[in-house]
Amino acid sequence: MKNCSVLVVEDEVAIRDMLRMALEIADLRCIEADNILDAHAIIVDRRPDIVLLDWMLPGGSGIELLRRLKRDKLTEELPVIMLTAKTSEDNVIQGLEVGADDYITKPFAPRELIARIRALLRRSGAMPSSERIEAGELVLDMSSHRVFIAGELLAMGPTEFKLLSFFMAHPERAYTRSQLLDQVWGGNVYVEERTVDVHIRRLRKALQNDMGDCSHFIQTVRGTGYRFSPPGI
Amino acid sequence: MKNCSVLVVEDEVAIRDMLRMALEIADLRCIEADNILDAHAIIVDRRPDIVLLDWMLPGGSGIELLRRLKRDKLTEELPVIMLTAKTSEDNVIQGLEVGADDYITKPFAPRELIARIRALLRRSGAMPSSERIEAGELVLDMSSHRVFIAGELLAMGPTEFKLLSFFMAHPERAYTRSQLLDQVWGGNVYVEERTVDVHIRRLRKALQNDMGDCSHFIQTVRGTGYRFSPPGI
DNA sequence: GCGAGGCATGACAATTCTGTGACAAAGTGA
DNA sequence: TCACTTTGTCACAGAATTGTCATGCCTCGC
Repeated sequence: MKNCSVLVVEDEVAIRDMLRMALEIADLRCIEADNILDAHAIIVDRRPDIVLLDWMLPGGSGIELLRRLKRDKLTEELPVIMLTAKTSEDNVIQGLEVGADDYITKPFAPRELIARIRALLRRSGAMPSSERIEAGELVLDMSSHRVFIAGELLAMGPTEFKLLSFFMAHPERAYTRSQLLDQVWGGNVYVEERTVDVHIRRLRKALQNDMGDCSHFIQTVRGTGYRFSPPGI
Repeated sequence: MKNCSVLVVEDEVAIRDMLRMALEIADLRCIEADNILDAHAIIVDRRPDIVLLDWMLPGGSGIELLRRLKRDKLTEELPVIMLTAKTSEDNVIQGLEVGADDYITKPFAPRELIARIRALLRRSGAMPSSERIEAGELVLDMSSHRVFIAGELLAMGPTEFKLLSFFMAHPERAYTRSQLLDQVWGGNVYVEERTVDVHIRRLRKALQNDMGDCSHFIQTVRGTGYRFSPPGI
């Protein structure tokens, strides 16, 4: 896993020891605090990737810290897992409402905790870059249905977009015209195989602009069909 | 709460009934499926905001569905909560590893479930964390139900407002007419897809006044639908 | 070097898709 | 009830896309 840091806010030494060990095994960096003031300073200062927060702490509860983080608009980015002995349904709901992303009750299973940390890191880290395929200067964004070369938007028709999506999802592999018709046009249409050539031509033309030329990514395989082969592999 | 849709994948009718009621109270739209094939089709087609997934289902386990979603790169955006009677630590870990964001064991407390759904929607970005969304000169205020360009109030109908809210909460992403009908009109209405075009037209017209013109924020994605894309990204 | 087949290219008409104004039905509030 | 707003549908025009074809270039085998 990436170099992720976990802030553990917990005053019981035994639990901190246990967590430190579990996090080390999971290849996560552990930062520790035993009160909410230190915790707040660390969050502002060192920006951990995730926080494990006990409810009952000396000098102020974890819920207070959550409220303060929420007020400072820090929770939107920062995932928080409550890890506490307060097990009542009302407690759980309160914790989640105030801004926690998950709520685990003590005693807890270390491996499950790690799995939940990973799930949350995945969710919070995976958000910005979602369905993007990149090939050199060429970037295709499925969700927004757009293609860029070096950040500049390209214009192309729906069929060209579908064709390029298919190619970029299956690079370095030659496809016959018939296979492309199946995959891109859908199996139940009757069109000439030569039609593929024309759309390849249009796609190649679309892959050129002032910022660069990616038209050579699409290579002709004589006697067979075409292949998408970006440089640098 | 915003107009969020929850896909419930569960074969026990009693639990589905209970969930339907709980979701209705929480102001969440409920879509139901009792097998993984239907569930997959619904996810691809109607793009629910979150999925509640049982483990044991007729015709294939929930874990299989998760694996398939992961392979299709759909889980990165789609939050999934496992909701199952399989309570062992290994099950929990397996579920989370395969891509679930949370794991709740039956029997469960409905209010806690709702709180966890809300926490996850908040994290995944489906729910705007603030009551106020801004995009360039354009400002939408959820609580007062008003829209401004450069401080000047815009006039628009309820449907246009809902459409704009949805777009502003999900910028930079192309939606089909069918998805917009699901998300903005609500799943259970029958209206022509072209109706969306007309409301897009009305919304675009409403987004112009003396102070500025934001109508170009709404872009046509030919062959697909529309996308909200404010400048400056 | 020379055909023959395979591919690239530009043009074009048919088709499909979207923008737009109009209109009647349904809903709202006084 | 009446004026007014909102909503869904339709028809038409304009624009973009698509499939096909004719032509010319390129490559390969001989």
